[in-house]
Amino acid sequence: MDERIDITPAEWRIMRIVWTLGDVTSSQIIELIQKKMDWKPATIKTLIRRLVDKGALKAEREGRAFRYSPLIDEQITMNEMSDQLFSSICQMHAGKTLAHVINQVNLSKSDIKALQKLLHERAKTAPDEVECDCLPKTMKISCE
Amino acid sequence: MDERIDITPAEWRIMRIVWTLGDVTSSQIIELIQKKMDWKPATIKTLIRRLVDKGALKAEREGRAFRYSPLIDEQITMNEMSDQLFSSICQMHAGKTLAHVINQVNLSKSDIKALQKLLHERAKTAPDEVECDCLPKTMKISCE
DNA sequence: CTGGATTATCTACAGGTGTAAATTTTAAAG
DNA sequence: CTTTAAAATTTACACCTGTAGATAATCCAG
Repeated sequence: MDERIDITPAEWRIMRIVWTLGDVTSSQIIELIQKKMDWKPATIKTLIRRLVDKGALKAEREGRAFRYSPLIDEQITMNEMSDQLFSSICQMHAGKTLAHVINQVNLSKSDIKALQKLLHERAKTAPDEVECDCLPKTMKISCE
Repeated sequence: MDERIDITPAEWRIMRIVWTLGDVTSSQIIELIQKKMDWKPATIKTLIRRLVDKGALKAEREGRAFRYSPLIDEQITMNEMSDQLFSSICQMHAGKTLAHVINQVNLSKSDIKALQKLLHERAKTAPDEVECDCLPKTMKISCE
């Protein structure tokens, strides 16, 4: 359907605020962002405009200002980002990388429970090993 | 120690080949890359040079050509990439995102076992829930 | 209605990235 | 040694990104 919207790191900052609040004006965004980032208002406006342009934000006029709200879903967008990452690395190393991530992020008890369930299910059909996919298939060799 | 080397998606393609083979000439890289990507030799040379410039590859003259090998570690680099991703998303959603990733990637039995062990350990001290960290702390609100 | 204040839009610009042609260097072959 | 094929280096260029000043539009207060 819609043409894969790419959110840059700086834009991501904006999106997080809009996703969290659901509905904001640029001055709110500016105020919140400036508590963490040393960005000038004009900078933030530019980012907002680019997000509107690329269809990530909806802008509805309200008085002299606009009210911005997300047009794309947060979880879906995050999933797409992570797909991009994991599809660009060697699949043989995905497991190790996931382990690293698990060590880094905060997880709640229920998050953990969900992941455990997934893995339990997955274990039933998992292969003994995953091959390196960094070279063209005609010359796949053992990697590392 | 070393100043955080950033590898772009196109460069990543090159790195995977060098990591896998350990030691290659540009013509080998060109040949392998061209089986998957429609890139001109000059393009690939540019990417290689940029990687050498930024300290990701070592180049040792050998006859009229160079022999390239990695100066940075694959797993470490992948870890850094994923840290970048997960530190830019809302930590409250990290668990869901991880679940998505687990569903997408190939995992071997031993990968799964390792992840299960990690999670098991983690469960002991995990909080009941993880808060949204998208807004400045002074005004943290429930997110979603 | 008129001037501020507020907000949005336009313009800018350097550095990064994908992509590659043109040119130079260099080793190997005759 | 000279030609030439292979490889490297230089130059190019458009688009993306981070960053922001300058300018214009608009609403509210007087």
